Amino acid sequence: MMKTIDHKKAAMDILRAKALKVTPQRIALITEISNAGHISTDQIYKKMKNEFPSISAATIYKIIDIFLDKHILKEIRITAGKRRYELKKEPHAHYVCTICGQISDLYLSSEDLLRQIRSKGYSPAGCEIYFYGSCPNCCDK
Amino acid sequence: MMKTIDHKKAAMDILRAKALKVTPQRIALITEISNAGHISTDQIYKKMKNEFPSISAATIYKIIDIFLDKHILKEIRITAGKRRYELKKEPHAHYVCTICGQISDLYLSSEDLLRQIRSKGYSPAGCEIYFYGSCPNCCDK
DNA sequence: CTGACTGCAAACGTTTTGCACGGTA
DNA sequence: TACCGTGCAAAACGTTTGCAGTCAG
Repeated sequence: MMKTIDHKKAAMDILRAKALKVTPQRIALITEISNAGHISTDQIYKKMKNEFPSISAATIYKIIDIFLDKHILKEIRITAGKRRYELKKEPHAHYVCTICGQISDLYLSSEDLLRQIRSKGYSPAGCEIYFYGSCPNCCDK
Repeated sequence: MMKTIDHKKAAMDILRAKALKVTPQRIALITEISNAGHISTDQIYKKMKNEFPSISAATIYKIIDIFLDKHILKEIRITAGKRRYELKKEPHAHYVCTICGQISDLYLSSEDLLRQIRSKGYSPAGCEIYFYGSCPNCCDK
């Protein structure tokens, strides 16, 4: 119980910090993404349907757009078809298991890469790194 | 003129090497992607409309699917909305200029990254790296 | 000659838009 | 109360599919 309240409070804090209106739908969206990690729009829709049977997909897209603008969410592009989102946190790479489909966060140092690219005259503001392969779990089997 | 013939011949060689049927549409698609570098499906469609006014978008999607299967093309996911493709070549990173939109190929050594990720128990088969920022051209202005 | 490729049209899934209503600040 | 957020419906995209005619091998 306490946990649920904590999550709700955390979501409200995120919204207030960005001067956004606090609505149940927005709290729920943050909560779902926070729980699921890397979640696609239709997964979000299905999950939120449980709590808000009358919710519209349009609402979800609108909230996502606002959250992307305000840098609350980050879009991850592991597959061409489906967009996925995660709460913005420390920069990290993603490992996509091509067997079970699970996505893991990898905290790697990209200092070496940045050094290489700066020496070529580029000054990147952002970086996205995706790895593909079988994860330790799937390798064991 | 000689150049055009060379391009055409190169495209035919690619198709024959993969035991695919050689059609004018496929040759043109390879040529366009080869010329444009990183091109989106609708750009391909518009360009090919010039040469083949009656071409169907479905044909382009079908050819792209086959080429992806045969590893002639590589899909690049720099934006969520539009899919882009490039001819497959040496592994490399992409730099996307957030000002002019130009995409550059960067040949970097990712040995250091791979070492880090292997030490965590992962064995990636593939890797995609995207950088975002202003390119040297746009910085100068 | 035969199977594969193309073009067409329709279907499909996802995302966007406009409007009226309802809720937050 | 005033404005912003939501839900609904329709439209706009991008992509996929099935079919019939055509072409490359």
